[in-house]
Formats: sequence, C-alpha cells, structure tokens
Amino acid sequence: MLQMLANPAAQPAFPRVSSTTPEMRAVSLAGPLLPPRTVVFLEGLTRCPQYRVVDGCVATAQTLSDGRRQIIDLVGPGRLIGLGFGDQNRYSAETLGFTRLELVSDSMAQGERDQALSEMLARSQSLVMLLGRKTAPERVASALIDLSRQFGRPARDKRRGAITFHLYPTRGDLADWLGLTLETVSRCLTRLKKAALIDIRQGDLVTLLDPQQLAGIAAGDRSLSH
Amino acid sequence: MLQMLANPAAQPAFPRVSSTTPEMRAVSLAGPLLPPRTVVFLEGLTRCPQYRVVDGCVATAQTLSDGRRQIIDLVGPGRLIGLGFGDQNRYSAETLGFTRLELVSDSMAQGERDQALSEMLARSQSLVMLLGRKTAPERVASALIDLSRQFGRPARDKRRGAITFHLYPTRGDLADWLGLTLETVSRCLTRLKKAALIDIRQGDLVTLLDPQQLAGIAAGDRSLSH
DNA sequence: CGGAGCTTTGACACGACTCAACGTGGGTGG
DNA sequence: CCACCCACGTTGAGTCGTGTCAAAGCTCCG
Repeated sequence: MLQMLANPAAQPAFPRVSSTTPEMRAVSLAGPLLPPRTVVFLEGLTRCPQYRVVDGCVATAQTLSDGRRQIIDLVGPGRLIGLGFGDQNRYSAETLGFTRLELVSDSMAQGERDQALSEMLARSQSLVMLLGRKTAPERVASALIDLSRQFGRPARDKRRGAITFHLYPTRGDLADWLGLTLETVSRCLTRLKKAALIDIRQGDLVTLLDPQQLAGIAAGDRSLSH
Repeated sequence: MLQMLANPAAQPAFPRVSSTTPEMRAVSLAGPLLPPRTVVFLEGLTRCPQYRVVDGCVATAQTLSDGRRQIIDLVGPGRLIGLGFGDQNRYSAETLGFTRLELVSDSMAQGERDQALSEMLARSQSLVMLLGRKTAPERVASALIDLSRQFGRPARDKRRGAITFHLYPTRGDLADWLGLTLETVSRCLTRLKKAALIDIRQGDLVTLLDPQQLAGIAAGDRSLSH
C-alpha cells in the first residue's frame, strides 16, 4: 500500500474532487485514492514529504512501547499532514476511509507553512485541554462538533441547524483520540442518542440534532443524563 | 505588574544573565525581572509581542468557563512564549518564580520562528500522549524528567548521574499541567521519595537520584510500589 | 448461511477524585 | 520576639467515574 505513494507527483497539482467517477482511479495503480487503513508513513522512520488531504480522513498517532495508542489528530479535507522539523516522523499516519492525498512541495510558501503549523499547534492545545480537564461526555461531544466542522454538511432536516457527516473513525479510534476506552465512547454515544441530541444511522452516518446544546455539553456548561 | 512589560525594548538585545547584582533591577521599574505570579499576558486579549525566557519559569495555560485550568507548557530559559497566529492570545502566561524576560522582535528570522513552532508542536503532542494514555505515576515521572532537562544541573551527588533542579511549579501547578489533582501529585511524589528515586529538600529543591529508572517509569516500562 | 469485525450492554474492579483534617514554613504586625 | 495567619503540602477515608472483562447483537459480505 505504501508504494502507491511512491510516485504521487504524476498527478497534476490541485486535482480537486472531480465530478468524474472517482472509483475509476481506485483501480488504477497510479491513482492516489487510498483504501481504509493504509499506512501513509510511520513514526520513527525517515521523514516523508508533506501531503494535503483532498478527500477522506487521515489519523495521525503515536504509540507507546507497550502498545498504548494516542491519536494526535483526525485530518479532513484541505488540511496538511507530515509537517514538522527534524529528520524523522514524530507520529504515524493512516487513512480511516477511502482517502485521496495530494503531494505538497517541500518548498511551500513560508507563510502557508507558518499558518499550517500554527493551526496544528492550536488544535493540539485544544486536545490537551480536552484530555487534561474534560469528562468523558464532554470529550465525545467536543469530538462530534470537531468532526462536524471538518466533514459536515447541513442536514436535510433543518431543525435548529442540524448537521450530518460521515463518521470515519471507529469507536476504538475515537477512544484512542479522546483518551478513553472503546466501551466508554460507546456508552456516551448511546446517552447522546437517548437525549435526542444526535442520531446515528447505518453505523457511520451521524447527525447532530441540536448542535447548540451539544456545544454546551462540550464546554461543560450543561451535563448529560444517564 | 503588567506595566512592567510596557517598555521592555528599553533593554538592549540579549541582556544575558549578567554577573552584576540582578536584584538591582528588581527594584528598578525598567528592569524586566518579574516577581512570581506575574501575569505576562491573558488568554483572549489582543495578541502581545513575543518573549524569550532568559531566567526563571513561565506557565502558559488555558481556562474553561467553569474555572478548570490546564497548563499547556512550562517554559524554561532559552525558550519562547507568545508565538502563534491570529489576533488574540490563545492562552495566558504567568511567571512561577522570579523571571527575566527578553523581548523578541516580531520579524524574527523565519527559520528560527519555524523551528520554535515545530518544537512547541512536538512538546504539545508529547503532552497529548501523556494526558491521553499515561497513569498518574507515569505522568509525574515524565514531568520530573522534563523539568530536569529544562532547569537541571548535575548534582554534587554523582551517583548514577543524579540531577538537581529548582521546582518552580507548586503541586497545584503540576496537577493542572498533568491533568491530575493536587493530592494525586503529592501522593505520587511521596511514593517516588519512598522508592528512593527522588529527593526533595526545602520544598522546592528536587534531585533525581536514579534518572534511568525514573525514565523507565515515565515510559511505562516499570511500575511503582505503594 | 456463516464468519469477521465492530458495537452494545452488563457486572465488577480499581485508580483517581473529593472532602476533610492536620502539618509546615515564611511573613507580618502587635 | 512571639503569636498569628495564610498558602502550601501531606495524609486518610470514602465515593465515583472510567476501565476491565465477558457475552451477546448487529451488519456487511463472501
């Protein structure tokens, strides 16, 4: 799977989501449409070039020697991965769904690189606050809001600005992101469903039914019944 | 206290720790030697210039609406604070001991800024791993090792490379950094003392007696008895 | 139909939090 | 100079949230 990335420069710059059948590229070996669970690069190995996520989702993660995993970020369309200093990757990156990447030149505009780094830093610091000081329901609510911003589109259902998005991470991925266990994430989602704040269909299609109240829970302003 | 920073440019560039009595500057209003618990800048306010910590220690922190505090980083000599994008501070900064700051020009070398941002990002990601996946004793051990790197000097006591340093943060500060409570931090330090891995004199002079074994605990390779 | 992977749910355990009491050291004012 | 105070630290007892372990359900797909 890694070798699919060996020659990504063959693609023209900014091959933005075309309306032409994207599945055509999946079968073509030259196409940069990666299947789920493709490892883009590995922590500790020689540093790889930078990519922009065009479509899909990439998780960046670190792993402790005994196997404990922590997801650093979930990266959606438009954002960059592989940025950093030093001669080796500080984290691994893998796709969570069918994902299209685009190579970004190492000599990108300094201002763009600066802004991307600043944004990553801000997100990392938000995650620090989440992990250090938020309860499990607050973490799950925060995660859903973040994912809706990255992957969401207004839902058919227009009540109170409901938003729907495809949930790329599994319960286990969410747990590794939020510093929880798979079971705790599942229980929190169940409680959010029972409170009629969210809806999940087909396992991975999530609708935020009341983003405002969800944001209140994420910020710790209101709590969630059992 | 804030006004002490109003005219920091009066100092020449790189006023590195001089051998002349530093207390003289403390009484002088122009001197940038700040007392403990001085707020350098506040989260949410218009963005301030950047500073380099010359001597002492600064904590950067975010606060939730209900008062929960999360320390983002403890910054020792040589490192920068105030870096970032956007028009307002994303976190507050306050001194934890007598601290000397030095103004850094906004138009610093792009390479230097890039490297500083990358380093902050790497540190933030390490904190994410600590908060998301480490136990309380592992967190405290990790913190002590980090502080020894920033503030430590080889101890008189040469056994196994013991390192001594001044502990700027209180137990409460450490708790807000490590996502724990004050009491849990205290209990972990007591256990580390009983295990003869560390020594604490006069409340704030810490010696790591066995950095190797401490690193083992920090990484989760070995555990700590009660 | 059958199996694999993911999810849900329950019972129980345990680590960290909460609440409380007490100890300690440094500073201040009578 | 001492009594007092206040901030910080330590320690204990009990609670609670989250983790652990286990079983069963669901959904997709061969």
